[in-house]
Amino acid sequence: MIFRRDDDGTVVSMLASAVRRDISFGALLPDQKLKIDTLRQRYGGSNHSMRETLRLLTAEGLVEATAQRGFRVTSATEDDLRDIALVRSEIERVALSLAITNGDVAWEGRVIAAHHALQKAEAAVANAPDDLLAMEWDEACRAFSAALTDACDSPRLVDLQRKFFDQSRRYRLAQLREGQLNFVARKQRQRDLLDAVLSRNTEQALALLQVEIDAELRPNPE
Amino acid sequence: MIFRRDDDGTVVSMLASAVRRDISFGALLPDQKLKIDTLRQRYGGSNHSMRETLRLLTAEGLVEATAQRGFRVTSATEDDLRDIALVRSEIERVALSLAITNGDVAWEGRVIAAHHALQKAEAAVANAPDDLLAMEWDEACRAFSAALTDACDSPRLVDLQRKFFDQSRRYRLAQLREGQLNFVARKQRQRDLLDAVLSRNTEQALALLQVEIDAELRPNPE
DNA sequence: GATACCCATAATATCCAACATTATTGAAAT
DNA sequence: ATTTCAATAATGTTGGATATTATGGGTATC
Repeated sequence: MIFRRDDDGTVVSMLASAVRRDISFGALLPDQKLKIDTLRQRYGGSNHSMRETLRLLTAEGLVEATAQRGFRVTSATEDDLRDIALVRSEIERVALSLAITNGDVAWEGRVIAAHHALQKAEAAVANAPDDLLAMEWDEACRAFSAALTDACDSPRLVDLQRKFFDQSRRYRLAQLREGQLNFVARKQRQRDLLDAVLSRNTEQALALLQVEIDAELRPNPE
Repeated sequence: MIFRRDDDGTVVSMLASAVRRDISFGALLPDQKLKIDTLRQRYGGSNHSMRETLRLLTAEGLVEATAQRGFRVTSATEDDLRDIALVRSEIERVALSLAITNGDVAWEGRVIAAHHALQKAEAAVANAPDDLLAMEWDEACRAFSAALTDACDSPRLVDLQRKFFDQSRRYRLAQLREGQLNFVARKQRQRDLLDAVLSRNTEQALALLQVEIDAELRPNPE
């Protein structure tokens, strides 16, 4: 399994991973009603565990809760997409800027490693986009983005980066499925971004990051 | 009650409000263990309701959860304070910048009204700082800050603004209790900020906002 | 034919009680 | 003093039960 990130062994964590994955991959559609009993038949767990899970995902922004009316998958309109792109862009800009200031050599190493893994994953998924490769590719994207920002020395910024990346997953994977990704252009952009970061050119790095997020999340890219 | 913000009538919402208030006002101290049964005796509710409440507050950053080891009040070190101030500053800068671009006359009215209410509350709490006035003052601070940013047209930025303001509550109220607030300087800063916003001077407004948050959250202000 | 009202049904929110699993504590043995 | 191990406490999880609230459909009224 790829989505093992916060499986700390508890039932709620595992349920959350499963539901999160199914929302990201579109098995659970936007605005779909999430009835507790129905979900229990699918994923297991008690009614309370499932409630707790949905509340957790609500906090992450993947699920919406209305009092007395239960839970539903967060809708995914173009406005939502724009909003997520905006917040992600601002969060990652701040974090990357700080990381370039604070990051040491070990950080550079992590960035290079993540970039390398991402390149491999991109090449693989460009060839044969099956579900397993898509998951690994997505995880490589997340890892690269996280590596860029994790030297910012702000636990709350790191947390926000993760949270909003999770929210953007659905859109990115949908683009992959629909073949809307230009892998050649992506490779160049990632290379440029890496170079700017390693040469500690903050201004250029921020500009490239902005371009990257725009391209990744705008409806009509490249 | 002041903290009625998200009392939608459900038990969990009311529990959350109560615990949130007690954390903000220091009745529950940083790093204090939050045992489910103990909390139930104090606030009522079933074990599940209390668990759900704590999970909710965990998402808000006021409570920390560790698997198999329960919940505790989020610690409040100087590093945390700096981190919260950093994130709040960045979030509100972006939101205010957008609000100044997008805001209409009705927004200006809301900002003026919130500023007016804040002035009253500041004067009252400067005279006689009892707990009730402190709550009203704190709420006026929140309302002013929220009014400044609520025309940014980004639901997620608004949400983040609220969330990080909540996290900064404890520090602000502690400063009030310890008499570390310079109300004369605050009044001037708020006035300047209001003027910059109303005259749509984005650059100056952002600078003043930065000063305001720094002064409010730095350990040794003015 | 459309609207308002009411009831049966379904779903949610909550609670109580119990059990399994995991931490913590404190005493005994080395 | 340190380690080991059992007793205790706390957490995580489950099942079932109940009150409250939404939902859908039918009937009466205009």
